[in-house]
Amino acid sequence: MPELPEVETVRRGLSKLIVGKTIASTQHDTDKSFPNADADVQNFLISATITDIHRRAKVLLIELSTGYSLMIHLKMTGQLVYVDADMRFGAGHPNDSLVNALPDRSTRVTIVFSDNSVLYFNDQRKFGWVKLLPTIEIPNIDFMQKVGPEPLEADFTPEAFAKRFARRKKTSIKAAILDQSVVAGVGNIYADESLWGAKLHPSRLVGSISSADFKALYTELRAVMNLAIEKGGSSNQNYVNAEGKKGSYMDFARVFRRDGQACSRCHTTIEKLRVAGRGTHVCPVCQII
DNA sequence: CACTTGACCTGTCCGC
DNA sequence: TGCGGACAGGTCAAGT
Repeated sequence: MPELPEVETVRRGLSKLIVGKTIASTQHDTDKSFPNADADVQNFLISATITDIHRRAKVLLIELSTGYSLMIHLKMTGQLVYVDADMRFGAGHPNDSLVNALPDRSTRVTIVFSDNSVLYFNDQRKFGWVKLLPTIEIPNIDFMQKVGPEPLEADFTPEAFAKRFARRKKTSIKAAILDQSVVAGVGNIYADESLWGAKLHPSRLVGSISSADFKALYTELRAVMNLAIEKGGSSNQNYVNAEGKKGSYMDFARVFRRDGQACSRCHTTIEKLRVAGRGTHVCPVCQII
């Protein structure tokens, strides 16, 4: 599921809900969901207090008072849902079927706080994971060394953006913008949305793109991601925020999952194709190869 | 190196 | 109604 705007939405939600709480106990289903959950859990997770929550690319970092952090990747279908003690043991929320149903068969990791509230990590497809790592080592791990710049950072310029693509001249712009080492946090939805905004065909070769077009793509990518954060992300199926609620960006999407509908710019029917191995939505007239 | 493809999983939807 | 296949927000490890 989650791309940068969804993970950022979860981060903001969790910051309000769990910072300051103390972990009382945890459970997990398989080591795949919570690898290296060995003695470190007893020593650095149980009784730890949550001090802060960060995001880098599509990864969440829950910082603990013990000098360790929980590093979490939601991949395609991961969710982090907080349930307070009243919801668990009281009447529940009448209009909230997801939260009332937790834990369910997709629950992989359960973190119980000392006030009896809970954070559930659910993941239907089991691609996601939670890892417990020393906070100081996180900047040195492979992923953090390779991942590209945050596209919404204030000091990220269109020129810096264009330069990131220098290594990927012979591939499609869609493959390149999905590459996390080029730019952080872009996934299938916001790739298609920003390429439509910039009037670039997803199959267009990187080497053929002008600096003016890179600037347009930069502007569109930032606009689309900022709008998506404002709308709480995109929920096609699985994605929910930290309170189990869906995001509404899909109401504003211009091409993603709008194949068969009219392009809002030129009224041509939007098509779906396969680019870089991913389902790809495109206006065949506006977006020039 | 850069690039492409298949694998990892479960669930749902679509056509026969 | 059942069944097979394609597909789903993302990375990885292989292969060329």
